[in-house]
Amino acid sequence: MSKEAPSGLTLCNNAMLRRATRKIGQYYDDVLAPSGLKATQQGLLYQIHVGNEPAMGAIAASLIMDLSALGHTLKPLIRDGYVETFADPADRRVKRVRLTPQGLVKLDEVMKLWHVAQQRFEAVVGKDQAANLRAVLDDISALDFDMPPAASSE
Amino acid sequence: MSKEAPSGLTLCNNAMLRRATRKIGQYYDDVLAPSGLKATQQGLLYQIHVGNEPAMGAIAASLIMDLSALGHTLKPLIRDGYVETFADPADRRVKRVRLTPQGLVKLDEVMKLWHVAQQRFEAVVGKDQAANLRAVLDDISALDFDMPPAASSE
DNA sequence: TTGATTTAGTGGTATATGCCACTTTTGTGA
DNA sequence: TCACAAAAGTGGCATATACCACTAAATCAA
Repeated sequence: MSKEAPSGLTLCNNAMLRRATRKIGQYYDDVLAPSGLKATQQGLLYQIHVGNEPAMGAIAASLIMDLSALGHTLKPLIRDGYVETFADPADRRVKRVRLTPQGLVKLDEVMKLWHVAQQRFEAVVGKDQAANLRAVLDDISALDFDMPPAASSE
Repeated sequence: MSKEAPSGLTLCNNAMLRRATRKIGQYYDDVLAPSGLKATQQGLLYQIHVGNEPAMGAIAASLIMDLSALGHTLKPLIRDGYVETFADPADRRVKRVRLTPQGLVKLDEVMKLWHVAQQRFEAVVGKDQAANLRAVLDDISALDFDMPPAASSE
């Protein structure tokens, strides 16, 4: 090797993933900024919208997100009147989520900005490259890293 | 090409990136758990270690992380005695960072676990696929999404 | 030398996310 | 039916991460 990696950083799958996520997240956030929403919030609103009054657990599962994390993330959106929740009549443990009319309007607004961000991203990265990236990410998101606890003695 | 949204979610580069990061982050965190460190902290310790008493700004830049975010992230590591900072004698604005002896020991410990996580990841994903993923992530991390304020129509 | 500007960090505030303990509902088996 | 286990969320706490306003130090300009 003629060059030494400035840091072994590029060797860690997790670190690279995080770094790229920060980078892209900042970019999408930037573009969505005029809406007052973060990219995470836009994604969440969208997810709720396409779901059929999804239960919290269902949303968390599809986003591979901790249920409690979802609850926390939802709070600002509820506070701002974009989202509301209600107990499933058939099972009171289940809490379902839906957009408010105001939330629908906001989603519409932010999706326009999202399209801009998305298009510009694909213009820079290349449509194929982007599609390929998403496919790979989807793959690894679906993987099972089930493992015997490292040094557990049982 | 305007049809039904597949999973919807799988179309957004940012959302997919985040989702995969949550997934992989949880996996690496799991494996590193016995050390008491999160994967982000392991990465940060490593970064500090391989750098030559790097300045905060240098670390932030190489991790594509906000400087203030780095400062916040560093606090638990300083509190726990793994890392210490000192002003650059040549430029007092600059704060440099280094591992303490205790931090070195801890890094050694956590890196062993990291190797386990990394190897298992590559075993599941495939070495080539993993390397390719990292390369793509490195690429997009280096991109310039310079955006002309939404002026030109599209 | 002095005042304006730039550079490097800090602190506050807010969202993003995870884990754990705990509560409420359901579902189950004796 | 009743005690117990399982399922779905909530709240608290901790870290991750960003932006903004502000401070301190170094630079530049006149």
